Amino acid sequence: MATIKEVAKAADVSVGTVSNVLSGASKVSSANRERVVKAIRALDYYPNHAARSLKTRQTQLLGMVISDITNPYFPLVARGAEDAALEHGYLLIASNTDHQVEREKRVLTVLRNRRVDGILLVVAPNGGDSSHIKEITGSGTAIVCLDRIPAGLKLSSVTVDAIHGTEMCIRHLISMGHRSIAIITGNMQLQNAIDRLQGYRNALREAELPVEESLILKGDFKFTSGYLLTKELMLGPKRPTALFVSNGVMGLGSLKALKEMSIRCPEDLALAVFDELPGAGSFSPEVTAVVQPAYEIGFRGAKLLIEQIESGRRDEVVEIYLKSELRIRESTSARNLLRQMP
Amino acid sequence: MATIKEVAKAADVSVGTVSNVLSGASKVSSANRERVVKAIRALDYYPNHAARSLKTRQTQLLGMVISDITNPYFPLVARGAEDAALEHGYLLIASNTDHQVEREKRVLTVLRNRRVDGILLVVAPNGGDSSHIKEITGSGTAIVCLDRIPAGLKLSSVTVDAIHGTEMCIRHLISMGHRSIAIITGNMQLQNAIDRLQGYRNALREAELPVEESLILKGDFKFTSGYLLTKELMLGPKRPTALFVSNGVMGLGSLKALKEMSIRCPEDLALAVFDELPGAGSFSPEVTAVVQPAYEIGFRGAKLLIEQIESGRRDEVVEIYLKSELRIRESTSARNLLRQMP
DNA sequence: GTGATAATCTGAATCGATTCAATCTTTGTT
DNA sequence: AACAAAGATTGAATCGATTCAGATTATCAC
Repeated sequence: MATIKEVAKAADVSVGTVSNVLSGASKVSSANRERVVKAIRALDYYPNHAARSLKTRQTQLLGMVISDITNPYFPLVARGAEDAALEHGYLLIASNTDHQVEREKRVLTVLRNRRVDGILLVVAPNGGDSSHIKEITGSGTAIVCLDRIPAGLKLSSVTVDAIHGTEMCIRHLISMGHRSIAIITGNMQLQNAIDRLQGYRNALREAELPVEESLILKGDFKFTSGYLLTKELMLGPKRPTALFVSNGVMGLGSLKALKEMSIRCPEDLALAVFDELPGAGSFSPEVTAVVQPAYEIGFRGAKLLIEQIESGRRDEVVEIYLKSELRIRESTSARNLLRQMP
Repeated sequence: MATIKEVAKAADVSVGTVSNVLSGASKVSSANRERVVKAIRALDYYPNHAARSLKTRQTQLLGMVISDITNPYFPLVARGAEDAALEHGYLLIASNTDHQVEREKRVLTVLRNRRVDGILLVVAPNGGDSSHIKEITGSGTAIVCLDRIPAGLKLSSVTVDAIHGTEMCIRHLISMGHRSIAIITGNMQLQNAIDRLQGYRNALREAELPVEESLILKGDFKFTSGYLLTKELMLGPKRPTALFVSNGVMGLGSLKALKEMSIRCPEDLALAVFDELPGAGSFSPEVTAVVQPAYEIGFRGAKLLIEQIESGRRDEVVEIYLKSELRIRESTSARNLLRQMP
């Protein structure tokens, strides 16, 4: 593959001139420019990115660290981030942590060693110790957190107002006549899980309904916990009339459990979840959901990250809050109120 | 950040020696090795990847070109590929083409310019002109195709035996008593769409059933075509008793259409799809599916790609065929046979 | 102790871009 | 026509690794 020297020779100019037409800083005469362009085309020349990175200390690479692309919430986030990255000439490297800090550490180290210009990070639960993340920022790599912020660190972030979103949803359940509403929470080490529970509490308190601890089930954002906790709940002594599940995959677990127990939704139990479910609208029941603007989270996150990189303000803290939207569907429809009223 | 020179100075050895302990080729005395390791740790040194790439002409980067990560089939493929890549010290860059050749060209060019060592490619429909792909392989970048092979090119690939998978599924429908079975195909420029239709034809012929052209609807693998064609089909003069849909997202479209038209599944129409649907098992109806080993496609694909890169046999053609699996569920259950028999 | 041989170690050259001080051209003014 | 100022061009130095021919050191037999 041709090098810049060969191009320079072919166009009978210096490498400096070739570099100048490449970079667009246009202090090149049109005559020379033309000959260089022609030579580039003739030799099918493309600048070697490694050489460029070496000199400029920029890789035009972004890392994206998420828990699992297989969780239907993330593909949209990833897509948004990719689109924004590509628009600005960056490439995106995605890595999964499976919610494990150890994997997160490894992945962050790899990304740092590759000298990525910035990292989009969805933190894993880490028991309050975010030191490995701090280390990364310390080494000069820009970071923007998505969806959740790590305990004890001030970092730029794009998050959703989960408290408000959940409040809206619980209020809706209350307005439909429900008085006994359960919640399956996420991993309580994560800010977004805390927020969702907070929203739940707020809405109940606001309606002067008691918050019963037995209706608060601690999940971990994974399918199995949604499945098991729903069974536990519905086999327990106090069956609620409505259930709020703190994320999508646990919501799928809940539905599966209900199905197996032949508990009809919404007739026997109203269900609402945080996150849009995949295939919502195609299956039954259609599930009421607090929908995050997932694509936008990724897109804005990547954009913010790139801004911080290119402006050099790597450690300015910008926090972007996006709104979630309540989509009311048949899983919380009036069909089950008949049963509530004797 | 520290450089190899600084490490060498700190350990009082030459850069060559540092490089040798880094690369592990162990012709370094244990005394020196120890001092180097100590210096590396003390200086928090990590080799600069750009410099290394420049010299070795290897980036340890893999590209992955898919249509859309938002299509629920791809996250698993991506995850498999990522896992395999990471295992071998490679990083994965994913890019979406949205089924458009133009985007595919752009993305491939970017990846090539970055000198990625290899590319996992799910080709976009291209009207038979695969010259831009040929160009990439010509420039020395290894390519492994996933899921489908481009027209007129011999490339390494990991694909699923779609003909056989579809045959199994149609046979199953026939065995359930169906005699009028429709199909919504994918984009017929793509090999996998052709194969699925072929499987359909084979199974009907084998059972000596007529292949009615009016029951073959040409879709494009996208949600909307599944939705619209299902409506068209069910409003048409000849309603089939069963429908086979050639991929998952179109399947979701079909379900939505059926829902809107209050056509019950399976009572009024049996439905089977190629690809697992997201949330299968949690919703109703549970849909019979020809399930591809998506994770394995990605994993094996990346592994094969890396093998080809590292063995230097970039243009040896290896074709891996994986099997798909038929999961029979309620959407094709006997419940609807009652209506067929007068 | 000597010489031969094997095992280590060294450091200049290299990869292919960008940068910028120095040089050369062009343009404009009088 | 002469000169200054502005504009364009050049090319050596640089980024930070790897490589490998040659220098140095260690080992061993006798």
